Amino acid sequence: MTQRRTPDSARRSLRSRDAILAATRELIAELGYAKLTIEAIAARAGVGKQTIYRWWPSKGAVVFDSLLALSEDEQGIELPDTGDLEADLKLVLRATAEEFSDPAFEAPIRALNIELIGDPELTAQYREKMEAPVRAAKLRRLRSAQDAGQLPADTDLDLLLDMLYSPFTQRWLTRSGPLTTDYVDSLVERTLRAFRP
Amino acid sequence: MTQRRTPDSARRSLRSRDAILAATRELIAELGYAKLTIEAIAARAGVGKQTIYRWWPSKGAVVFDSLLALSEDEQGIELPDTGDLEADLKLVLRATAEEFSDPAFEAPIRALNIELIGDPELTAQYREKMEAPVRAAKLRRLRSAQDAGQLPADTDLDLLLDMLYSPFTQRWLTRSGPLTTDYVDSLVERTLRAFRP
DNA sequence: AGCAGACAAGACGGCGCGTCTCGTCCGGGT
DNA sequence: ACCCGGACGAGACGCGCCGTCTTGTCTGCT
Repeated sequence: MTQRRTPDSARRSLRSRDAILAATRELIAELGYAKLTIEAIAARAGVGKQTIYRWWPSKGAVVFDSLLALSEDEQGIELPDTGDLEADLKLVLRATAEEFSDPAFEAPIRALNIELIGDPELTAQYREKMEAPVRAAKLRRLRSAQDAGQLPADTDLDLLLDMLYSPFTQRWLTRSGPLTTDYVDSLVERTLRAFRP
Repeated sequence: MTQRRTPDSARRSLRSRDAILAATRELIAELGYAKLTIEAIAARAGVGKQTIYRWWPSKGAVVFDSLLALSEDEQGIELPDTGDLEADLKLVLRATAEEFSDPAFEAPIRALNIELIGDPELTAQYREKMEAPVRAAKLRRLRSAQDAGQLPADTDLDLLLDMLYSPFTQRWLTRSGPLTTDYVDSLVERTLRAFRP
């Protein structure tokens, strides 16, 4: 019963890996997620299909890694901390809104979300590798606000982040309206008011 | 240039239509959305594939109609109005949480959401035919609260609904945690606090 | 130097796609 | 009552992609 799985990662070709992830990103941007195929990725990357199937269990995993590779250099994220929580959060959400309105980001992020809705295992990886560092930075900023007395010490920070970011994300995903400055400002104001001491 | 499109809907077979929508619902529940195929729907419904392609432009449209057919009998929705907005909203969200934890609802609703993320046109139909009546009922309840002085007259009710339901929906879609009674209660309390006069 | 195995290329059978071609049946118009 | 157009069930068809397998080459540990 010698499993021929778990290939020897020490001999993995980094050149192929990078070419595959880059080709995946290009093709998502060009064709959209629905028309993305493994064969097209292999052809674009100049790689045998087997090399993809050897290292990734599903198309979703390739898409995930291709986006993960982009965010890997963003280490040590930190939110602004001027002492004014409301102003800082507005700044962050405005910047995020700008990012989300970039058409080049739209297709990949939608692709990722489609994949995550249908795949709990991939969601767990997403949470650990992509969301966790950002969430930790947000929590640090909120704890700093607690120390400054701008938020009660017993505030449920997870709920606060849910209430702050879910309407934002949901609005973008479902295209229920534009992420205007007014919208994110109102969101920040109302959310903080819900938790203000 | 005689377009052979727009078939004569007067001669459409209702028996076939109903069989197709029922088969679609069954197969989503059995196989999940990812493994749903038009051929399987046609076979299960005892119908030619052409009959599906004649009346629906995409698989997403079939899925959409199959779920729409379920909600069509729910006419004249009304939220409870005991005079206590907070209690009424908790009641509604607890009930909705219960619905969403029914495994039989999970697969179809995820299928619908995946379809909506990738298809703006379908999203518009969703908003008009499925979301609008429910949203109108929620707005009626909130206006009643305004009349009772429980909410300021100038409250942005759309934002309030966003802040109330987005964290709920997002938590379920991304499986970031269970929709417990405590969670929805906190959500209602905090949201109302953000808008309380 | 030798060898295991990762590699590029592509052949292969299978499946679902969307279109089409049958022959049947049904329903509205005359 | 009778047509006749068109919707119907059934399924054949070519196509594209799937995921696996084969071949011969190259590469990096031991």
